[in-house]
Amino acid sequence: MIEYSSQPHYLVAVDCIVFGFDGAHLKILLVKRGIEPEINKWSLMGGFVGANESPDDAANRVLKKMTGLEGVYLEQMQIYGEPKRDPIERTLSVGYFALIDIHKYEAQLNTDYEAEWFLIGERPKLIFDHDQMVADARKKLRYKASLHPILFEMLPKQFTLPQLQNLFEEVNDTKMDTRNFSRKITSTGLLIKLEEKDRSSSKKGAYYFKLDKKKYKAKFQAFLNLIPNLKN
Amino acid sequence: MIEYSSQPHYLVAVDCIVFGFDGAHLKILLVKRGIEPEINKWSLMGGFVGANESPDDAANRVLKKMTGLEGVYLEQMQIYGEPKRDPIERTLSVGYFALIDIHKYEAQLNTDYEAEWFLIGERPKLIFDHDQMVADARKKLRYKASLHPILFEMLPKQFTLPQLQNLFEEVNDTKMDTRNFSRKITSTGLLIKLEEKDRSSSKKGAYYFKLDKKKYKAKFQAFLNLIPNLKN
DNA sequence: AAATTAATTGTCAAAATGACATTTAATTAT
DNA sequence: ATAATTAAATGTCATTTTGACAATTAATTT
Repeated sequence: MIEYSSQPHYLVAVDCIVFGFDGAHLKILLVKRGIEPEINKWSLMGGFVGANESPDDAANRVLKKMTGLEGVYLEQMQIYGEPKRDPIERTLSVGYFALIDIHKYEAQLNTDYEAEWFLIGERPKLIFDHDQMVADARKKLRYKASLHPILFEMLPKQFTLPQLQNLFEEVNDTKMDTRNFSRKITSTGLLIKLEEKDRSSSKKGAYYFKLDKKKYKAKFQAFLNLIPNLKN
Repeated sequence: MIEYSSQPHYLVAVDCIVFGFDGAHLKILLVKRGIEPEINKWSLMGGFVGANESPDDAANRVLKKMTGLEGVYLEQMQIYGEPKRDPIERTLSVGYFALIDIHKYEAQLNTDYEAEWFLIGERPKLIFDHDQMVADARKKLRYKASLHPILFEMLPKQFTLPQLQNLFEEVNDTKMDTRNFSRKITSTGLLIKLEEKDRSSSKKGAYYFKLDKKKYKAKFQAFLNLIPNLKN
């Protein structure tokens, strides 16, 4: 008969893949690891699950501690539990991906941790199985973003259509037709056009939009067809 | 400074929500729990993650042990980690849902465990947070099945269109138009029509179909639009 | 031979999609 | 002042997909 007492116990951790968008490119936030082993190597933001918190609590705590941000969009991805994944001692890690507005982060930067944004394609090699986690997170981000409007979580309050399209293109590693993208995204009813223009990126300037938060909440679970089915 | 040695250690378990389909209704496979606490209450199939196995390994082992089946469709759902979810000792559980062909199971039934199929709507109350897990699994099953052809995993080698439609309707808790369903499912190219008919459920008889496994693999990741967008 | 039962199949109008290029609004250069 | 430049914004059309809708077929039972 199986009993609790005879069963092995393990460390349980969380690791967060933090995505951001600078208006042109998708970025990922990494930290220099503060403990042995692999101290001072680049790693995901992570920490152990404490005695009185759930893994979700732990992920939120870690994010708050390292970025200063609360209420961040956070989604549980999967558990990483290969017996040998941590060389010191068996540790299972719950992977999360987080989407944050890069500007909010800069405003609240916590300098106790050596954190740095990297272009997604130019990130350093990470410790343990963190590279696999990043690959999985990108896949899951792409999957989810093709059905639900989560990418707005990475945008500032005001954004332009070209920025939004850039974001979609970065996440999906593809190019889209401007006219079709504009039509589709407009037809969701999620956008409110503002009077002001962003003149920083062109002579003509691009109109700012903001998110209609009521419709965002209402339509979040409905499957939106945001990515075109490319032929060829 | 955080160190491994000072961190708490926990039990880690897996729990499997096993779905099946009897040709008319969606069912769930439950077992009578063999250990304290809550011994002899109905529960999900589960077990602790052993020292030399990953959670995925553990889930497969548990399923093999309790149903005799290998190679079952198994998908990691999420981790359940509220500090107090197990009253004896802190235990985190990785939830999986499994889709099995109910006929294969009956052929290999392992009678060492008191396992029983329940209609999804007539299942007994379960221990701990297992009712929540079932609710989450149903939601995830519905989500995934609306995009990918996973429901075929619950069907025998030969099945009829009316059976297939029943399955979709059960999972999505809805009714569909026969003509539109037939058109959509046929247009995926996943079905091969057989010559034989199933005469058990009607006078006319319904043609058997089988799954085109090559196309199933090839199209699995492509988003199929299998559930209609109901108006009203 | 008629009634019954469930399976199978077709049409049509509306909506969504994908492919495609020109015009517009502003600044910068001549 | 005018022309050149740059990126933003916008429209059309043919094709495909969708959703709503009911009659016919193949067999058994009465």
